[in-house]
Amino acid sequence: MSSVVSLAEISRAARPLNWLDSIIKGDCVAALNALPDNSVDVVFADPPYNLQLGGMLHRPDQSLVDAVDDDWDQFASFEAYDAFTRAWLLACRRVLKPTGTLWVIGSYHNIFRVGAILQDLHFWILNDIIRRKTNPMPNFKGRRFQNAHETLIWATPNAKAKGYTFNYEAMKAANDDVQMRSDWLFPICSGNERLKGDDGKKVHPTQKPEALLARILMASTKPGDVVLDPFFGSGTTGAVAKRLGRHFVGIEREQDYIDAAAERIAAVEPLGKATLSVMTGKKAEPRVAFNTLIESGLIKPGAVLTDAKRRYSAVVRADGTLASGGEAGSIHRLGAKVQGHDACNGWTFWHFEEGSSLKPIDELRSVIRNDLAKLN
Amino acid sequence: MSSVVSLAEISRAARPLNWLDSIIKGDCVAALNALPDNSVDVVFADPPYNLQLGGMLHRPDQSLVDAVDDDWDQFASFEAYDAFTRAWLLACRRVLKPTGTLWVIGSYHNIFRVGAILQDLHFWILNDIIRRKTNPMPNFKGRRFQNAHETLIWATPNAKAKGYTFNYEAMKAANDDVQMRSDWLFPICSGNERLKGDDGKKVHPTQKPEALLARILMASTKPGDVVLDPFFGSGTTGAVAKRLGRHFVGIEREQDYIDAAAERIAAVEPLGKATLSVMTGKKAEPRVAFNTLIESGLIKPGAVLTDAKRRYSAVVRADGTLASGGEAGSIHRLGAKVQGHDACNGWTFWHFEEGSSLKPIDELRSVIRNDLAKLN
DNA sequence: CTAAAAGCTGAATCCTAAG
DNA sequence: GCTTAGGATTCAGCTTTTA
Repeated sequence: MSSVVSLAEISRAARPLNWLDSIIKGDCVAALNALPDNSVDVVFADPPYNLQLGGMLHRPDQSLVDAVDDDWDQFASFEAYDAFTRAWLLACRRVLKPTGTLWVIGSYHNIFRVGAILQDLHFWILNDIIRRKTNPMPNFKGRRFQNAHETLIWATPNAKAKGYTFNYEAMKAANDDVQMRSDWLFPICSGNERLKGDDGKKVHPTQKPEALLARILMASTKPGDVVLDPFFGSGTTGAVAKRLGRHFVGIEREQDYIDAAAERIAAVEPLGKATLSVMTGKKAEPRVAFNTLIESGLIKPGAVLTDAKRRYSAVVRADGTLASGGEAGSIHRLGAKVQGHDACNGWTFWHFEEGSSLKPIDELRSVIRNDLAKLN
Repeated sequence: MSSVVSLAEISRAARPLNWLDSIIKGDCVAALNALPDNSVDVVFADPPYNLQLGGMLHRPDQSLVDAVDDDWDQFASFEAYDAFTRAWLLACRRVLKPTGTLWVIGSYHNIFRVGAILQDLHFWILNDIIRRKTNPMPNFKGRRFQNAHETLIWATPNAKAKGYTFNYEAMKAANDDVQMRSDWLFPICSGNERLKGDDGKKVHPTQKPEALLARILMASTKPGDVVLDPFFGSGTTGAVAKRLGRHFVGIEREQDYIDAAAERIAAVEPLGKATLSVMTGKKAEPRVAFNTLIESGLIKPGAVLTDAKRRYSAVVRADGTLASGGEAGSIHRLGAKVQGHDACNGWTFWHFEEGSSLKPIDELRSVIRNDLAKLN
């Protein structure tokens, strides 16, 4: 898995070719044009934001902010940025299946232009999603509100496209049995997750957190689907797709990013089939979940939970449900089921191992709640 | 306070006219064109969202959702909506002071178009703000994420406008002493706050919560400022402006909305002056020169100052400069120089000995400022 | 050794009055 | 218009150093 393919190779080869699970080196639009029609289930795009930064910015302690001033984020004008945006969006639509959807992420610098062009091209917006950051960079000069979020747009290729994938039940179960909202909260990508070179410096200036991609793919794809990222960067989309049993295609111009992404993806261990099964609706086993803990890394998919006396055990799945003895469901339903009860508070029933002792998962929820409380 | 003025009256009258704290009946652009240049401190605009709703929507219990399908929300095309948007934005810019700012609120149906046009017209975006709703309407069909937010854009009339009002200190203090973020959480407008007619039905379909307007006005205006709302509706902007000691101007076409707004605003009791005073930071303090400390005898020529960790030291000279190792300059320049920085706040960097402890010379400046305050 | 303190950093359109 | 200089300004999370 995860080979690197040159644009020339794709163009030469008879289609279909082995471009799945590979990184295509080259210009985004040219590479897209080399791919077959209707071949991709979801596009996730993290295009340049066109930040238009002025001079240097210092923190109050006089240290210099390491700004995003790379060449790839420079555009001569809004017109140039708009033309670029139209080109890659049109190229993406051709390779998208009629039932596919497209995600774009951006900030106020570019997202309004992207959104308006999406509408002009007759894409159909399903949602705008707010990626709230728990730990954004402050506004050092006190002249604006702290810019604490980014915006995602989720759209179908046209207004009449109805067959797109949205794992509504799984999202709802993963959100304590209420439907998933349009405002999502994640930490920025830092710590061990952040790729660093031999010099200790970040490999890519804008690496996205895996938790964000995990929610996007769990919401809008099924296992085996093909996910295309036309601005692959350090390969977060590929890493999460592989882990979640989805195919990926990445397009990237810079060899340094390609090298880092290929190595990163090669190290990813895919999750097992049982962990990946996605809830399909009311016909599926009644389930609930708790995936903020999963997305935050407090509990990992595949982890085993037990009750306080270790009479029962269950495995955590990636969509935020539990599985045990052929049964699956939310923490509440499965807790009830294994005990033969009608109801159960999964938060206090299920425990995790810490050292040699067992603790209720409710303690982990408190951790999250404390974080949330700080934001309100 | 709060009279209703016809467009004809304004046009006939010699300016300046008593259009403050009144509702102007008429078309938004025509009414704006009747107002003088550079006369408004803040515009708050809640334009039609151009919702493009298809058929009727029913809840799972088959009850009908009361959608926004009013005539004023219907546009023939994106082009028509864009032309309308350009027209009112340009008209607003003319009446805005150079130091003024503009707020617009919208949803994914229209905000991307509004934002892109703002940029095309060379407005300069300061922030996009997310209004998170604690109690948004669910997605009844389970085909999308619950649309739980709206987006505001805050902008200056052009990129070079620097003198706008942002009550940073007040916002920070109101937010548990950490700077205010771009994601705001409010309940939707309901209960007693929601205006209802004699028939018990809501007066306006998109009435905004007063808490939202209060935060906007507390952040970006001073008492006595003029706030213009070109889509006045049920008059939330006017009610909050009056309560907070700001002037308002509302523009509205529909007589029913005007009547409801006028009655509502008349019932508002303004807060007292003491309640309205805005918290300010050091930026607003009178300037005190370092020389003043020497002249007043608080610091004597020849005294030795150090940084908080005694890593650097300097001698006070009679002319109000510091000297250290052959270098000399203002407290700021020399502080920067000894640290190898471009800039430095000498008031907080340099310390003097008091007993056995070190104190920043900023404390001596406070002494002077307190004396000055007694003279006023 | 642990605990506390200090240091570092993140998609940033980040000052303003006086001369 | 310009330049110059006074001096105001940061949150959370992780890592490294010091006590």
